[in-house]
Amino acid sequence: MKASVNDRRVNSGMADLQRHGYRKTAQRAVILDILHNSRQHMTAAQIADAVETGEVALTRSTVYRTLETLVEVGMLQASRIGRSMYYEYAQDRESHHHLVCTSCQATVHIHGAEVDATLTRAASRAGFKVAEIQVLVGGLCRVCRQVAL
Amino acid sequence: MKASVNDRRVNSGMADLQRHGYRKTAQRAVILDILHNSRQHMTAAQIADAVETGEVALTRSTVYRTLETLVEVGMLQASRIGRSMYYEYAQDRESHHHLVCTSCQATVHIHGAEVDATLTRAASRAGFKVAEIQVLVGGLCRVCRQVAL
DNA sequence: CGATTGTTGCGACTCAGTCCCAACAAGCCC
DNA sequence: GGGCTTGTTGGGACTGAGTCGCAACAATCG
Repeated sequence: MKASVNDRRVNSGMADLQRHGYRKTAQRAVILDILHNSRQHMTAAQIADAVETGEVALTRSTVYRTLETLVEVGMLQASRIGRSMYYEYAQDRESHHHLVCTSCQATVHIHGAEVDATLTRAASRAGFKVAEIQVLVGGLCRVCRQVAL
Repeated sequence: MKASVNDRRVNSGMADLQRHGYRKTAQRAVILDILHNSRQHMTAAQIADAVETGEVALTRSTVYRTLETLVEVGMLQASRIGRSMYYEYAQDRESHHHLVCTSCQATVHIHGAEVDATLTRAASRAGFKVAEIQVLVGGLCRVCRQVAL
C-alpha cells in the first residue's frame, strides 16, 4: 500500500520536522507513532516489524534514515545497547541512562544529570568539549536475582 | 607458518590462563603480545591485521575467541566504542572510561571510580546488582576544537 | 496545477561477529 | 620421549545491523 500524508495517524506534531527544513511524510509519521505508542525503546528491526503489521509498508533503509532524521530534530532519543541502537520517543528531554538486566533484558531508566556532570567535568579537564555521553549499566534485576538464588 | 608455544615471544606471563584451566598457545601469546606492545586499545580487525605482518598467522575466528578468553581471565579489558569492541592490555586494574574525539578519534582515559559509584548507587536503588558499566564520552579534543574555529 | 527537490524503495554491499566441524597440538601419564 | 585425551585452531558459511547509489515518487512552493 502506498503511504500518504493524509493518513489518519499522522498529525502527532511533526512541526519540528518542518522547522528543521524536513518534509512531513507518512513514513516519518508512522515511525513516530509506533515509538510514541510503544512507550519503550526499540531497535530499527523491531520498528520495521511493527510497521509490517500496519497498513503502511516501508523499507529497511527508510526506517534507518527516518530514525536518523527524527533523532536529529530531537523527536527521538537514541542509545546504543550492545550491538544495536535503540530509539525511544523523546518525552522528557531530561538526560537519563539505561540499566539493562543481562538475564531478562528488562530495562529501566536512571537519572543522568549527576553522572553527566561528573563526566563533563572530567572531560573538560582533559581539554574535551563534550558532544554526547553514552552510559550503559548491565546487571541482574531484582526478579532475576531471586531466581538465581 | 605453523605456530608453536616454543616461539620466543611467548612467556609474557600466561600463567593466568593456566590458573583458569586454559592452555598456553602460541596464538594467545601473539595477541597478548601485540596488545601489550601497542599500549592502546585495538579492534579485533586491527589485531588481525597486526598479526598478519608477523610470523604467525591466525584466523579471524581465533582472534575473536582468543580475545574473549583473555578478557575472561582478566588479562585484557574490553570496551565498546560505536559498533565495535576495543581491547586493551589490562595494566592497571583500576576502572577507567573513554573519551573519544569525534573528529580525530583520539582517545583518552578518565578515572571511572566516581562515575561507577554513582551509577552503582542508582542501580541498587532500582534493585539491580551491577555486573558491568559501559561509559563512553564523545566530543572534540583540544586540538580539533582549535581547528574547528 | 506544474516544477522543484527532498524522500523513498530496492538491491547490492560492508562490517563485525558467530557457528560448526574436522584437523591439530598442549598437557598428562606411563 | 611417545601416546592419548581433550582443549584449540583453521576455514568457511552464515547472521545481524547497517550503509550506499540511483531511479521512481511525492511534499511543498509559486
